[in-house]
Amino acid sequence: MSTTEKLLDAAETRMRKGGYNAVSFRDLANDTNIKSSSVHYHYPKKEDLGSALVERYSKQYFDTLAANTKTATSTEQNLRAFQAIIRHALVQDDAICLCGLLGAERAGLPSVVANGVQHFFEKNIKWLESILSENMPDAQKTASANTLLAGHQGAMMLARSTNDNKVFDIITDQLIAQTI
Amino acid sequence: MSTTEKLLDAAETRMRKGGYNAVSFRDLANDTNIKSSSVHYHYPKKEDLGSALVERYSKQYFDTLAANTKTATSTEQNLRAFQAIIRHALVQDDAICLCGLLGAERAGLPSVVANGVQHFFEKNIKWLESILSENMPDAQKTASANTLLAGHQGAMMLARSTNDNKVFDIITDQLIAQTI
DNA sequence: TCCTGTCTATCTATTGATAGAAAAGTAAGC
DNA sequence: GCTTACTTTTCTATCAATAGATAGACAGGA
Repeated sequence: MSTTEKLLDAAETRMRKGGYNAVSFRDLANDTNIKSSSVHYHYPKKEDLGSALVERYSKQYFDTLAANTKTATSTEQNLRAFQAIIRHALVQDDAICLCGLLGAERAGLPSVVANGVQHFFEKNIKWLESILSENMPDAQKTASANTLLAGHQGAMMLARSTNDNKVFDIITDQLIAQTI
Repeated sequence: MSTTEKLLDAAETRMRKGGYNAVSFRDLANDTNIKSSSVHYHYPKKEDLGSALVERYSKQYFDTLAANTKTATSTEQNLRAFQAIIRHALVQDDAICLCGLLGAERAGLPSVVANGVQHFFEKNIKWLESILSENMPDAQKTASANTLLAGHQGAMMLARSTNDNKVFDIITDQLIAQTI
């Protein structure tokens, strides 16, 4: 694995736990067994690192979404794939969505990072609108897409806050049932 | 206004923008025109400050909720008050919920602060369950309460992330319509 | 006289960041 | 195969700024 990938892995793990300011160059250097000055070689400024991380996260997320909905033929199948991907990120990594956390911290982020987060959410909305029933009026599509996205992100936050992943399933099952 | 109140005000403003690590003793000292050592006099450790802030925030939140639902006679009236309080926090303060942000950062917080956040959300769930229709089965109450809370918190995050408060109204209107 | 609150002064640790040397790898020419 | 030249990567060493935190002096009111 390349050094940049190792750095992004370490940064993602740390950032998804404590946020943007919980990641330092020295932490990443220790995690990857190099010196902090070498981290700066790959990512001169912290916002370069943050921006690259959001880009990679977003790409992986939508690649997985595309792969896991390749054979989906209904809104419900698409939504179940959406739910499962987010659930996996919560349970497997024991952390919330990178962009969910950075979105909450938005006002304290470098603008290049904040823009990446905004783009991630806009793509999410577009995808959700695209898989909702064609019978649904556009305004209703927008509302449902936003509700599903906010609900899934909020569900992750709530599950971690109360230390109970069951609430994620309860919430997202209900959201999907209310949509289809 | 007392110094501790001024300090908590300054801390709340900063923390609700950038998170726990975006607040420093020197920032608060400058905001309140005292020295950082004097801040330590009132809150010896940062976790004391964080904990006191979450306590005050939670108290104000539930006090307002109680006051604004005093004459409410239906689930819808209660939910509209709930929605309005959160909306006010988003629009007026141009920031998301303190506990929503700290909940996202939970893994990086001192445990005393994380516990305060958890308690805040548990109280929210209990209140929401208490105002839902008595005809509703308990399991359904729990699901709806969690969905409403996660949805409102996620809606704040999404509104700030996309720089568009309209999505808050769209999401929360839909959530309430789906519940009553 | 005591208590509350603020001050000056200072400490250690950590932060993001940089300059420049050294090493490791790559490719071309002989 | 060996040497030279160049590029990429990592290193040592260091910087100024900021972090949370503490000791002890000083001021003012009860």
